[in-house]
Amino acid sequence: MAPKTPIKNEPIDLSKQKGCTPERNPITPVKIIDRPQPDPWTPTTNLKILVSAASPDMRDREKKKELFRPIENSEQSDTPDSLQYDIVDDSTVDEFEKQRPSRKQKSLGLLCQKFLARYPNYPLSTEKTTISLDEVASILGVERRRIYDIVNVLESLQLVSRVAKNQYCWHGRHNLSQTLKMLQEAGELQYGELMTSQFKEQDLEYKFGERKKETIPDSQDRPLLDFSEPDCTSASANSRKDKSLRIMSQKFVMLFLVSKTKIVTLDVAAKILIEETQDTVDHSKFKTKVRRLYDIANVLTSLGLIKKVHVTEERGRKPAFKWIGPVEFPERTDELRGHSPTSDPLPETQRGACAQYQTSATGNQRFTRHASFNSAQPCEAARRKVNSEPNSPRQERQACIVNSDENCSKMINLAAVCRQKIEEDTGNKACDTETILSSAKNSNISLPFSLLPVPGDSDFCVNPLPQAVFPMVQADVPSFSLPNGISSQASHPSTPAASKTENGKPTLVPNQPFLCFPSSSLFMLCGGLQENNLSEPLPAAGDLGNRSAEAQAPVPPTACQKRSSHKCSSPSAPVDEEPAAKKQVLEHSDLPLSLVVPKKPSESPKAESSPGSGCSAAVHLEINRPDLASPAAPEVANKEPTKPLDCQEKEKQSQNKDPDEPPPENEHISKENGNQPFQPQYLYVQPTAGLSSFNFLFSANQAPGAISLAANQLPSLSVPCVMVPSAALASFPLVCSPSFSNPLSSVPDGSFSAAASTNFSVSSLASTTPVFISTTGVVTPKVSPAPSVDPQQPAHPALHLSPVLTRSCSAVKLDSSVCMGHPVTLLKLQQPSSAPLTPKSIRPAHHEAFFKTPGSLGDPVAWKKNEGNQTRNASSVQRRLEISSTSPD
DNA sequence: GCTTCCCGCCACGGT
DNA sequence: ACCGTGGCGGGAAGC
Repeated sequence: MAPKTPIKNEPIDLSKQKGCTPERNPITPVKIIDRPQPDPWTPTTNLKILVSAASPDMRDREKKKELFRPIENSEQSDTPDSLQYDIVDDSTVDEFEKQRPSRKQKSLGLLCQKFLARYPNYPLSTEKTTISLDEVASILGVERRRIYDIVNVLESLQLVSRVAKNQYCWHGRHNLSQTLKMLQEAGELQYGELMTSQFKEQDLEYKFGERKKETIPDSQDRPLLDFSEPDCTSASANSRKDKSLRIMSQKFVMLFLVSKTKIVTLDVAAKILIEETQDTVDHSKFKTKVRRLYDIANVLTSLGLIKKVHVTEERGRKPAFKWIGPVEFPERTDELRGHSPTSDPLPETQRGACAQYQTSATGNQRFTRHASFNSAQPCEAARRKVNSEPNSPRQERQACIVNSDENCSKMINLAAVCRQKIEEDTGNKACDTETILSSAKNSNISLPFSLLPVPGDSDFCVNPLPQAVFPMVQADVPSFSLPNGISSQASHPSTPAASKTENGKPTLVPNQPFLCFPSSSLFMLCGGLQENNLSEPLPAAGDLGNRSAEAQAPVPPTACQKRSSHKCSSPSAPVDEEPAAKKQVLEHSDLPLSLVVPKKPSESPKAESSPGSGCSAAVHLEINRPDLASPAAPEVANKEPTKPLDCQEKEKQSQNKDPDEPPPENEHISKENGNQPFQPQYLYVQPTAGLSSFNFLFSANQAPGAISLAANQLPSLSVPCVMVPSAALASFPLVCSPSFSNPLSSVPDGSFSAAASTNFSVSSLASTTPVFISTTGVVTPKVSPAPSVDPQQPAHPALHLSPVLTRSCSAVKLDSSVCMGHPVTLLKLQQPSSAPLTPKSIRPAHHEAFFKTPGSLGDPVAWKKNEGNQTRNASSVQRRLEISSTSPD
């Protein structure tokens, strides 16, 4: 994977990087593409030697060049000129000077993106990627010191762990949600109280300080979560007193996680984080802290967890960051599954959800923090264990934990949360360009994904089906209520053995937002996941269980999680430890509290009511930017659901109308952002008498890309619809789709149409098997809800529709070994984002995915592979996008 | 003029 | 003494 350092003096080969964009480098004479890296030299050596040898000048250039390369790859056209620097070599320094990377180009955020781009978001558990700091530093053309900054932050989130001197192990995002969850819990303990009450910033500031002292006694110095490797002897080393950056990073993240508004200003954060918070914060100290926070924020931004915003207060505009990562972490949902095998969870859930969905979710209990949390070790250990022992039982364990009640409550909560979120989002959307709406529409295709720049874009993710699906069903709908077994099974194809527990329960699809419409017979199924959103949603295989219930997905921003699907085996296992914990997360949605209280009313979620004004005032989001790919989108999706469909539609339309995006632009964006994940949404129509067994799904919204495409296409008839056995639906999360297709975008992808149609395979599944019939291939590109089936699962193959729906995922079966021994279905997301707009890209893949039936899935692998490529590309695209989007910030 | 944050000095701790 | 780490803050780019 690692790109090798280009040979010095060699004309720079822009293309080298994966994402190479040929267009960009006109000059490079060198063979563009994958040149096999010049091997002999390790990247490091090259650089080192050259650099050291070179005159300062040269050195400088070299560095710059290095920097650029990655950038180029990642960025699209951002730096139009950058290309030229190639020339520089031979020609003139001047040129180089011109080209000389600006400060921005050398920013830590960008560097981090480059760094992340080198590794898959969701590496297969089997592959252990080790990171050599020296090598990376040389490759990226920066000093090692900078790499430390990045790595420390990544380490705080467990994306990497230190293995040895100069060596880190890349874990990817498999554990991210777990980590965040833990941080959230820890944060709640520490800061939670604060959050409960509303404070003004000032208050918060104080309180935080005080609180902190109280609550955080021990943890101060120690990382909240100590992910350091226990096994490694290095424990001591790890313990190195400080690592303040790591600690700070964790605390910083915690603040977001406990914040109602998910917005934290640097000032407040700095104050809070300042070590014991002296009352009198030393100014210089404060200043230093803020600097550090910028460093951390840059990395987190690169990870797609936060984005920069501004909070306007009386005093003025203050820099702040908004959490755009996953908010809800699926808790061991598996538990849910495990419960009442006999009873039908769904119905209850539905009802509960429906009923409560208006009420705030209160069901959750606060969990107690795990002891392990602080110590972290357990987690780490667990994680490791998992890695080493794929088959570990942990899942089972988790499964037990949750009660059905909990499940119900969770679901309810989720529903409530979603609703709230939606509302909030709605309010915000006006402000936020990011809002899902737009994305949903398609108009902004590009928008969403930016969030998650999944830098490393995983090649593909494996998703354990079980997790994926979270059926929120309405009570009303009969069709949904499936026998538990069925539903559950469907959802959990992947984990046969352990799955038992899992099977029982409905799973949530993290990615998808679910909404229930109270009464209607119509349901929206949303599939989109944004990649932006955090990858974390993905439940690692191990995580599966945990997550399911909580399903972050539904939750707000993250609702659309990106590749949630992936998961695989991973290490997430450690998470298990906290089975019980439920998150308060849900609660968050309810209250608008924010650490930082934006003065502006609008900002608060409440603002929702007044969409336009609110947002703008308080938070200055980069609203208009089409490109923003902010993660927000997902949220948006959620919000709408609450409203009646029509309303939603209207909203959407209105949103959509946000006309800012001219199609062309979009395209442009899309290109960059291509990946934008859209959430595919489908309208579910209750079966009428005759067809009781089948459900029809109509795609509610178009692929984002669609819009752009629309022109070409005829709106046509092509109504994509899918007929599915009700049972099959059970496995899907119901979404209330926030986004309705708006007329505009709605044109189902005409372009697509041709193909789609046919592709359904009725698979072997026979009656149970869900059949998708599409008149047109509409599904949004990403969306395709492909039912993934676990081939292996003997018993209920049909059911395995899985959650995949959200994206067009291809289902691939992984080796059990990989996935903790359970058969796992790999879902590969098509990169929604990647595909974006261009019709061409979109089509096929999605199409395919969409229609896949379990039976068809048969050759998932192949499929996966194909997609894999796409994915990669997409990822790169995303990165680019992100970069572009974020950088400007 | 303020915000953002790059850069690299330098110290700490281990070997 | 050397090296890996990483705290820290000067000062400049960017706005």
